Amino acid sequence: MANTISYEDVLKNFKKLLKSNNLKYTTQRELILKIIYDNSGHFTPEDIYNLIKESYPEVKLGIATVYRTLTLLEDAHIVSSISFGTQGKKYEFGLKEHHDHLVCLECGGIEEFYDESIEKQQVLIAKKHNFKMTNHIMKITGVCEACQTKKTN
Amino acid sequence: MANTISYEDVLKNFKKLLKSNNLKYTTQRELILKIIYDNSGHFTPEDIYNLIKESYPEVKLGIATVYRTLTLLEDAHIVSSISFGTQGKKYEFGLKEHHDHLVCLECGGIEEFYDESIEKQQVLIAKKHNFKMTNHIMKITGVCEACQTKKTN
DNA sequence: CTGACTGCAAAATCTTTGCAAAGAC
DNA sequence: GTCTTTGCAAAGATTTTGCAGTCAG
Repeated sequence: MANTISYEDVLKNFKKLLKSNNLKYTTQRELILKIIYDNSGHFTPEDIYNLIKESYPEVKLGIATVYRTLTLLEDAHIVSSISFGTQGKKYEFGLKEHHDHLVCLECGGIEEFYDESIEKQQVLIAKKHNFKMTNHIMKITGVCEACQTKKTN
Repeated sequence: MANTISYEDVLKNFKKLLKSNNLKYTTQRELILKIIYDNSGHFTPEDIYNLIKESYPEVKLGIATVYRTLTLLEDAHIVSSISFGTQGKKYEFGLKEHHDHLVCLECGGIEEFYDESIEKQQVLIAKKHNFKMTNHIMKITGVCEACQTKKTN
């Protein structure tokens, strides 16, 4: 699903956010945001850590900083996460069109989809239960097309 | 949501399952199943451990056995789990009508709901993506009615 | 009896925290 | 300069595993 906002704008907003909260703009924070923006996929904290180590070996970075920054970015709704039971979470860039996920049990891959009628129905359900909805996730698990093909060969 | 199967039948199936897999029928396994069946709610492994310790103090039980048994029961689709990111999973009896969850961020409570049109739509989405669906979850997070009332007081 | 099961404690994961040194403004 | 941020290593939290004794069939 395409990003609906340019990196320049994301960065501008991020800097503004930092400033207004009396936080500093650091190389580590920029790189973590950039990696997530550029690679439009779903990453574990460790993935992000490794990607940065690989692409920017000259930058000092600890895994703790990745966790701290992801929390920061998630609180600001710049990234969002999807959890996998005991096996941790994956993060993706959050400022794109809302969507849900198809998660493949074989390869761990994630596809995205958006369905208008489901979105509408969720609002109705929350209303019916007098529930003040702040978020909702839908995850369909199964086997993706590629892995089905692989198996029959 | 009501259980659609009696405990006798559940137990009978469970024993059959154990036998056919060359597994033993033990007090611990029975109690874990029973606690989940009787208390129609959503429990962490620790909840279950504590409930049994409390109700059956004479039975020896280690937390590891709870985890092992829950895995066994989940593989057999007798219980199902819902995950909470870093904070682990909760388990519920699985052999009842399919349903989804409303999760309260304030009190951690869980309400259940079932919506026909969402179920149908999920099947269509999977088909559209050539995805072989084995399971699907929908979780609406927000604030439940009780907690909203509490706040305004 | 025999092999599966259990509790215990140790290990394994994943994530968070304390702290002294480094860096942003 | 001041105050936040960082990396490191240690601590937490949750779940899994190894093992010797115990128990079901």
